[in-house]
Amino acid sequence: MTVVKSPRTRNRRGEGARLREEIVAAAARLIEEGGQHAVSLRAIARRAGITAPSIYAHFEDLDEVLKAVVANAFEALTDYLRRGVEGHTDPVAQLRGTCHAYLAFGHDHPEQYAILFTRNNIELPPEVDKTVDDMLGAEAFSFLIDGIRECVAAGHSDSTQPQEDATALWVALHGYVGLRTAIPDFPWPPDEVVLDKLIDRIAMLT
Amino acid sequence: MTVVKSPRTRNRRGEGARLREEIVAAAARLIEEGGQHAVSLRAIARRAGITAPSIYAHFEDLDEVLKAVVANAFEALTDYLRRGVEGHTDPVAQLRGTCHAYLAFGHDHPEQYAILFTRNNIELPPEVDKTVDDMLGAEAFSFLIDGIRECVAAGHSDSTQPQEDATALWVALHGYVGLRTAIPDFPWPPDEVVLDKLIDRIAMLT
DNA sequence: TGTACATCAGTGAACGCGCGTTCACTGATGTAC
DNA sequence: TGTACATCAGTGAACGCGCGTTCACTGATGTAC
Repeated sequence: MTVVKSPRTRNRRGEGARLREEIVAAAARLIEEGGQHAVSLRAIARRAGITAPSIYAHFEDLDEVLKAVVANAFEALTDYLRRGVEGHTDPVAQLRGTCHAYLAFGHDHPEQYAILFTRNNIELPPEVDKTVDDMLGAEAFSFLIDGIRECVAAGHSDSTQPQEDATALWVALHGYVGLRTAIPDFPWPPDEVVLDKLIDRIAMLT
Repeated sequence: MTVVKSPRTRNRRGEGARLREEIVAAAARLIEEGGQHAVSLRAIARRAGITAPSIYAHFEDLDEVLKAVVANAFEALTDYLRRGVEGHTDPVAQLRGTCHAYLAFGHDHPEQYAILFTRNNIELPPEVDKTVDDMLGAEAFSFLIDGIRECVAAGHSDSTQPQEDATALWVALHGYVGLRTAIPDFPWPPDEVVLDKLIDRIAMLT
């Protein structure tokens, strides 16, 4: 096999930081295609069209690259959730929109979802792990808790413990994303059936 | 570092199959301790106190070992579920027992749980993957669907779609195991609060 | 009861591979004078 | 306007490591006669 090395046009001076983004994008693409086990410094380099040592100019090591990918995935999920609320004024529709958007992100980007919420998929230093997870948890979670609170305020939910119910709802959404991804051949009922059951009952919509 | 090789006492003739079990046990221990990424043929061999090529006498390759570990974990989960039902006569208590047992297994053996229900953690040939998952799904699932059906029959559940509701409940349980494992530092309410909310509402207990 | 021998359980050396990481380097780009 | 030079972005060779897998082998165990 002859590998044609299209010689990468080097970034101009002062624009070296552009390679940083290309590295993160390459890593994210590898993860989406083959899961986190398909990621290595050398694989990222190949994908980005550079040599492995070049990465060290922009990242301390592989973990730093993966942290950047996690941060990107975090923003992508938040965008999904934001768009899920957008356009709805009815609080019940907003809550449903949030939940459907959460699911849609998991469906569209299963591997990116996995690096966010699956333990040990990426090994970050403990304190970073916590911070990232806390951010993520807090962000995704605030959409749910606010959603339920507004339903209650509008008289459309009987929830008396919005925080606990939001936790339960998050748990259910996470489970749905995970199981549908892991066992696609299970005889799943249509999305609306399971998902709407979960939303209606856990958030106690009336 | 001086490694003292305690020379393994060889199995007697006709008992070579015992090593097979030791290999599976070693692999399971490695997974429990370090996740599936900690498993390699050589690591398993080290752990079992043998040399790597010895494994080939008992398994085709690494995947075959992992399939055996999956089968073991499947049996362990089923045992948990069976014990969760045992001793209860009230169908509601039986259903709760099943759900608590499911959670307990995930808590006691998070890595074994992960190889059962997390995609891509172990790469089995597609058809095997399906078979194992179907078995597992069917088995774990039958505990839930039977549990709900019996609650309905006893007049303790308003569920009109036991299969769909069992699916929703399984999803929620899976999510609970996964998120608690992945984000232990989240401000989790006590188990009873979230879990019982999920069971009561999804199974429509009265 | 003894002994030659086949079998069985497992060893140890070796291979090629991809990996992370280091190091000295190259050559285009921009800047000082 | 020209030129010498520092800097910057990235290369290419090399290292040691653990891996999966192969192969010829060893030596204890049981069996046939």
